[in-house]
Amino acid sequence: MSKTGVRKGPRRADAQHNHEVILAAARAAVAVRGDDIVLEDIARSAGVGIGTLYRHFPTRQELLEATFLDEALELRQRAEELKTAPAALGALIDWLRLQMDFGAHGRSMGAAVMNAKHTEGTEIQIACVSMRDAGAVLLRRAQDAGEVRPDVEIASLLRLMHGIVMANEHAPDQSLVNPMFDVVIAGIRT
Amino acid sequence: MSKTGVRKGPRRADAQHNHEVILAAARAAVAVRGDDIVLEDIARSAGVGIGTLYRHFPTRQELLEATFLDEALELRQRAEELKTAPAALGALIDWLRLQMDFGAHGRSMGAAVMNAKHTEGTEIQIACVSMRDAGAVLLRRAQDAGEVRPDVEIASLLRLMHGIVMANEHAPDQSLVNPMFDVVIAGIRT
DNA sequence: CTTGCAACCGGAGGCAACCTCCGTATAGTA
DNA sequence: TACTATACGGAGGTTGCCTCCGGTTGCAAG
Repeated sequence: MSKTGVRKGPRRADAQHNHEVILAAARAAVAVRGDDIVLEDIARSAGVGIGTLYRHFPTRQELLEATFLDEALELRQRAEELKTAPAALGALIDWLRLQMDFGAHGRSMGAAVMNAKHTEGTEIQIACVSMRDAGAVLLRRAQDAGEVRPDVEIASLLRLMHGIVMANEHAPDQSLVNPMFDVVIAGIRT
Repeated sequence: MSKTGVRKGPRRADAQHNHEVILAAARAAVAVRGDDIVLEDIARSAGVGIGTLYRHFPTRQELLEATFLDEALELRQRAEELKTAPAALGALIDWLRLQMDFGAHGRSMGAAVMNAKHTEGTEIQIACVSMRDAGAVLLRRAQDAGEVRPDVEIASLLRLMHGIVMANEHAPDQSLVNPMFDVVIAGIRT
């Protein structure tokens, strides 16, 4: 029931160290190649064996999620900061754009993470939920200010950002990203 | 310069037959499993060797595109029909929804196809362009009727449909599809 | 410092899917 | 019928995912 597969408690020093090194290597790789990273490459560039990588991150999915965790936390943080921005709608728009930028930078990393049916209580699941909740506050504020239609939901909005990133991910030109974003923004305005 | 890899001209009868059988098997598989079909399964279910499959469709991509070709043609056809529908905006909306339905049914088949940088003159490329052009007429008509903002482009719209499908593809629930679509429609209205 | 063992390491190897190569078979023609 | 361009098909090379288990080592107790 609580076998999460990866321990977070006190570990042997070498294990702790390897965990960090692997994660760093994974982040670097994801930043370049997106979610089609090659796990053996990461192990090699981290200077550990493939077996070690798999002990720390039993699944490709878990490794990707771990690299995404920081981003989720930062997006939550940004939302907190934007809560007090003068323009309610402007704050929401800025934050939604951040969603895309993060997603675009890490390629479809979000894809692997956001669509996964995370088991309740997972670290990544908690992070995603709290990020989304923070965004919901921004949305609500813009709605209360009468700038955004009241029937729009945060989940739809996030998934739309996600969709824009995905749809443009392998496209030769990125020139449609802004027009697509603009359509969505126009669509939530009152 | 004209080596397209797959001949379409006169072929031996057995080759012609195999081509059709493979394509039929591929279509059936794609309808079920989306774009993560297993080529050897398709060869087997078509009753041919894997080598034969690869001779007819040298690349996974080409096989997927071939299965998508029909849909592209049909979507073009539908656009032609809708040109004379009484409600200009309604016609556009109906057609955009068809885009999603086709994409959703064939899973992200569209993904593999629409984002690929097709070399000029490919059969699939021609089909995509003419489908898009037919949609552009619907869009223009709605714009001329003053129902859709004049600065919206058909390419953005298609890619948004594509993004909605992709973003929901592996999601456990499909309940966000309609809200997302509605936001986009609201976003193109005047 | 030494010892003992639980925790950890690492890579050989199994598996699955993609794709290629080439010896064999055959449709179509003279 | 005989000949050959065309086509067939599967063995096998390659890559990437993941597992298994013999060897190694941090570290705590004596």
